[in-house]
Amino acid sequence: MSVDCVIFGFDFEKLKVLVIQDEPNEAPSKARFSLPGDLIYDDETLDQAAARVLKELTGLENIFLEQLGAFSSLDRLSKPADKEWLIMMREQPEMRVITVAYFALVNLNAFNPMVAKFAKAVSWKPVDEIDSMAFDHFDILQKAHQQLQSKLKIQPIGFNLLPEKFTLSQLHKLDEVIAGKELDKRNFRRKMIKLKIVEKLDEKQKGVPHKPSSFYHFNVENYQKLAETGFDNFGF
Amino acid sequence: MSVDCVIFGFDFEKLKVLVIQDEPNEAPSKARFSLPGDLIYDDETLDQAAARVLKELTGLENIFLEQLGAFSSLDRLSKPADKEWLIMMREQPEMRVITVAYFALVNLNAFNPMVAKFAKAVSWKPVDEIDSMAFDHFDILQKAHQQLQSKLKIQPIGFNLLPEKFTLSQLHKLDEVIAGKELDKRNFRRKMIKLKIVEKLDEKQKGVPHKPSSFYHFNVENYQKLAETGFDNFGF
DNA sequence: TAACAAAAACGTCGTTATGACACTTAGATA
DNA sequence: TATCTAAGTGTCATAACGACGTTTTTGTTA
Repeated sequence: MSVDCVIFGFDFEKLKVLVIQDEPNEAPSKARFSLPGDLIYDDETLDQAAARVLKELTGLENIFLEQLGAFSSLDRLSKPADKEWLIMMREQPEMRVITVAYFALVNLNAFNPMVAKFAKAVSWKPVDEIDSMAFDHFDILQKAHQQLQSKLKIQPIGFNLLPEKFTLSQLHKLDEVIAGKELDKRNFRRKMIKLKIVEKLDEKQKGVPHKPSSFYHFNVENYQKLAETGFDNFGF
Repeated sequence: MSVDCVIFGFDFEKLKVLVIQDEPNEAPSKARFSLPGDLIYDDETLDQAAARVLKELTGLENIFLEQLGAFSSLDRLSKPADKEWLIMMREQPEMRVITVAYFALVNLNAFNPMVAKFAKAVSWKPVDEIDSMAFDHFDILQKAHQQLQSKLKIQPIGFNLLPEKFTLSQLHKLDEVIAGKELDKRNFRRKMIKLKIVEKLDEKQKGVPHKPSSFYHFNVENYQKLAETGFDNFGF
C-alpha cells in the first residue's frame, strides 16, 4: 500500500507539477520522473502517510491534500524500468502495491524545492510537457488534471496556487490555464467581483512598463459561505 | 485490502441503500447492518473486486460501480462487535485492512434481493433511517450520500435509479429526495425538457385515480453530448 | 520631452436562464 | 353526477450570460 502526491503549482505562465527525477545524474534524455510517493506505515492513515511522505521527499508541509482515488492495475509496476527500480529500492520488489493518490494546489513562488537536500531530485515541470512517467504515475497525473478541470467548472479554485496578493490578470490567466481555453477578460472580472471572493487592495504593481494592475486578496469568509450553498450555478 | 459497495435504490418514495444483516436470526433490536464488501484477491483490480464481491453477496451484476475513495482510519475495525465478527470470520482478524468504497445507482424495482440464497441477509433500507452500521460503514454511507448530492448539483443523475419508463413526477420526486429539498414542479419539468435528456412516450399510466401521467424515457445520446461539455450551468 | 508600447480597466446590449407563483385537466371512485 | 387526486401547463420580473472595443496608466525609447 502506498501513497502518491500530485502537487500543482502555477508560475503565472503554466500549470506545473512537482516531480522527482529518480536518477538526477542520468543524462536528461534518459530522465525518469515520478510523483512523490512511498509505502505507508502500518500505524498511520492514508492522509497521514501522504503528508509525511510529501514532507520527507520535498520538504513541503501544512498543505491541504485531497484524496484523488486508488489505483490498482495489475501491471502498474511492471514496466522494465520500474521493475529495475523496485529491485534496487524495495525489500519486496515483487509485492503487489496498490496506491492511493492525493493532490494539492500550492503557491509555487512560496515554495522553492531547489534548496538543500532536495535540490537535485525535486522540480516543477509543466503539466503539458509531460507525456510519460514512472509506474502508473502518468495515469495518476492525468486523473488529477481532469479532477482539477472538473472542479474549476463547479467552483472557483486555484487561490492556493497564487500568492497572498495577486492581480486579477494573474487569476484570469490561471483559470484559463486550468480550463484550457480562453475566458473573456471582462466577463471573468465581473464574475469574480460579483461573487465577492476577491477584494481590491490599495496597492499596485510597480515597475511594469504598462498600466500597473491592482492587487487583490482572497476573501475566505465569503468563499466559505458560497461553498456551503454549493456555488449554485457557478461555471464558465 | 477490501472493497465495500454502497448501492442506492429508489422506490418512488425514499432513497434506499442495499445492506446486509450480519446475523439474520438475531432479534431485530440487535441487528447489525453492513455494506456488501470483502477482502480483495491478489490478482484482481479494485474495480474487479468490487464487482465480484457485490455479485457474490447480492447477486447484482453488470452495474456501473464508481470509486468513492479509500478509508483508512486506524480504528475502523475496532468496535467490540466488529472485533468479535472478525475473529469469527477472518483468518487474520487482527490484520490492518484499508477499504476502498464504491457506489452505484440501480433500479430497485428491477432487482429484488429477496430471493434465493440472499433472502435473509440482503435488504433495502431507507438511507434516512440508518444511524449506525458495522465497522466504518456508516461513515462510508454518509460520504456516498454526500457524493450523490454533490453530483446532482452538477449534472442530472439518477436515471439509473428509475425504470426504463418513468414519469416526470417520479423523476421530480427522486431529485427532491436526493437533493433533500423541494424543487418547483414547473421549473423542474421545464429544465428537463429543455435539456432534451428525457423524451415523452405515447404511453400513459393506467388505473390511477387521477389524471394519468405520461411515461418518458431517458435519452442517452443527448445526455452524453451534454456530459462532454460538462453540463455548463446545470443546477438547481 | 514627446511619441510609443503594453497591459489594465471598464460598460453595454441582446439573449437566455432563473425562481416565484395558481389554475385547469383527466381519470377513477363514490 | 359530484368529488377527489395528482398531472400538466404559462407568465413575469429579475439575474446571469456571452460577445464585443476603447480608454487609461505606466515605463521605455527616440
